[in-house]
Amino acid sequence: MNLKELARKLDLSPTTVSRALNGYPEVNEATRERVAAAAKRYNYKPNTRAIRLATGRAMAMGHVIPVATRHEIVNPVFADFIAGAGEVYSRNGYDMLLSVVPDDSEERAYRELKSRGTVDGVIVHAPRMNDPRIALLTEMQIPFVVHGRATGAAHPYSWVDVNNRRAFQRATEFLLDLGHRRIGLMNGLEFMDFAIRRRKGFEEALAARGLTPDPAIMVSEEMTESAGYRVGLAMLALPQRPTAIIASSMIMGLGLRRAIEERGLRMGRDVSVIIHDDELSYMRNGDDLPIFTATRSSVREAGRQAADMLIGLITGRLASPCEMLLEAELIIGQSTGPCPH
Amino acid sequence: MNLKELARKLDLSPTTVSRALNGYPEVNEATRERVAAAAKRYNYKPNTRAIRLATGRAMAMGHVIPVATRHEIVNPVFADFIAGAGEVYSRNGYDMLLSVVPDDSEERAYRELKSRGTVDGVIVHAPRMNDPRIALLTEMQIPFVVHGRATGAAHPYSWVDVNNRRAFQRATEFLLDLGHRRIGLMNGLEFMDFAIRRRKGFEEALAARGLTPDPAIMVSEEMTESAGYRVGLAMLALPQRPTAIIASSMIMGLGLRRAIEERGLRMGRDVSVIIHDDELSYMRNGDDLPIFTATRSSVREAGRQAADMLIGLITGRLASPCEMLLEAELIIGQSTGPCPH
DNA sequence: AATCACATTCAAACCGCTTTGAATGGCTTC
DNA sequence: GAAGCCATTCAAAGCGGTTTGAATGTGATT
Repeated sequence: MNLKELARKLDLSPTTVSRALNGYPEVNEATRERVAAAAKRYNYKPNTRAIRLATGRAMAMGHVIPVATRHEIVNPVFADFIAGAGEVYSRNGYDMLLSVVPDDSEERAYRELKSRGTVDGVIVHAPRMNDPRIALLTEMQIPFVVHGRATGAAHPYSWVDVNNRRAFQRATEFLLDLGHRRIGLMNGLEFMDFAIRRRKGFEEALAARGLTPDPAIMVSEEMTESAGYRVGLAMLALPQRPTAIIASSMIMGLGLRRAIEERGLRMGRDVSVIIHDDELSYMRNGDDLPIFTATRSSVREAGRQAADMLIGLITGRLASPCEMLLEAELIIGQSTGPCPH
Repeated sequence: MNLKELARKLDLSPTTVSRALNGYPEVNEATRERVAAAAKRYNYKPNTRAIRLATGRAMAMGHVIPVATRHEIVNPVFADFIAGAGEVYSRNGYDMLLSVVPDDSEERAYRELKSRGTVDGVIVHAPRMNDPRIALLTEMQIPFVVHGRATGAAHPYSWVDVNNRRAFQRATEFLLDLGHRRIGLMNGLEFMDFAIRRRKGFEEALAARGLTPDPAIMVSEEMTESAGYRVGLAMLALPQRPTAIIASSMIMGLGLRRAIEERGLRMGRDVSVIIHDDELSYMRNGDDLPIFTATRSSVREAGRQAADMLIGLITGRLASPCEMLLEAELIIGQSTGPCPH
């Protein structure tokens, strides 16, 4: 069932039927209702391909996922972010297009999306410092929103980010208030923008109390269970071991907890731990009450916001450099306690 | 730059240019080269929207992700599967379309994909027993491939799956060979098809040695760290505790390990553990040598195979009920050892 | 020299929708 | 009663490709 057929059944021109369905004002209300009824009855759904060609809009948003040829790492927060963004796209009639490309041909992927007109806009994932994609997309005039920020970008750009600095600052302050003075930082790899900001927040909180961070207990590593374990063991083996540690992810925290327990210590009593919790759906921080004290911020919600912003930019509802800073919540769990004397 | 323009520059008709670029035989070789050169020079990329309308093919594959309104669970293997499938799509000129929908309107989502013609085929994720989607898609005549199988499906259908039964059978045999007799099973929720098969493999291996499975040490739970921990603790607290446990996922295994260590036992010596390892990129089973003995099978590879199969079905390279059973590898790690006397 | 087969090329229709610009007809207004 | 206005409706021209069926030119065949 297509427009022409439907029009014939209704004894109307395709023009009028199209307008009736798209809410144009110059259609008689009675006619509009007749059309709507027929459309429902014959289960008419306008062909997406035709709409796209006619309007010149793709009604789709792109997410380019670079797959490192070496590391093969798929960002673990990715699935949840996508789920959030996808919800919003669906609600607004947009499709979500994923483009998985080797990371050395990311630029080509964007150029193709543009020249073939497959998408109306894109979301940039996992920005790094001085991320080249921002200049590229700006120059190509593809509307885009960055999930996170890219320190050192020359052009203004739109983004949705968690206040990582503030989150880690608060976490650190919380530990300081509990009396901790030797606090360790188990950060993600510091070419990622968010890791840099977290470190900054951590250092600022210490500095505000006149403390200087000790490089021996500040580590930047891949955010895996085994790295958490390894680094945890190392920190706890120091002559002056930290009484509290902040870890950059739930999964790192699990490794850290293992290290703590293996050394015969108890988390929350002997060593306090705060993690950052992205609220990944397959990795919950406890079912009812949280296992870890955490700075919590939903990646899925960030996905929703980013998608909404992108749609806003494209439809003109929002003006171009559009920024949204989400604050993380500090959740008190069982992994923190006062500094043991 | 579009076809008409390019044709004008070449002093050819759009017909010939189109054919030259699409490799039709009735084009003079010299002309073809001239066209190819011009296309490259002017960076001509045919407009996807136009191709789609003209050919009636969407050149896109759909993945419908139901988002449970209550549980909000995004399948953790999803990201890696997608990465694998996406690679293959890209290589073959297909787009990957993700549709995130509330799980009560999944059927509607499929119907829309069909009637709007947005995709040429779909991949069905996480099949359950008697999964209704198989009948639905068959009836709707949408080409599809299931990742996994759905016991009890009335129609034949195409699928790519890991031999879960065989994997768990082998894992169980391996433990039996090590002398274990009380073996626990920490399974996923048994409305998922793969969980049912795993249980079957486990029971068959026991039965083959004349052992009857003890329901007290066979648990079906969500595959989370905390479930692994909780169930682990419970099993180990039994008067006749198991000397070995098979866990359905890496993440469950982490929880189990924690339980073991918390009870002052050592994994691999006091309690042997085998997990199933999907080789998720953000959750590796050890960097160099594996932490857990595991039945290993790459979800990403399954994604590649499924995508390739779907393309094959659509292009006619493959005939319809097409099946592919991937065997899991048994990886020996440090988590298993002989049964303590 | 006429006929034919073959290799190339092209004009035009088509895919299914949107959108422009014109047409229709009823109702006011002068 | 003519002119003007407004509310509706429509025919036709896109959008940018693919594809059908016809046209053209060439050399071989008779």
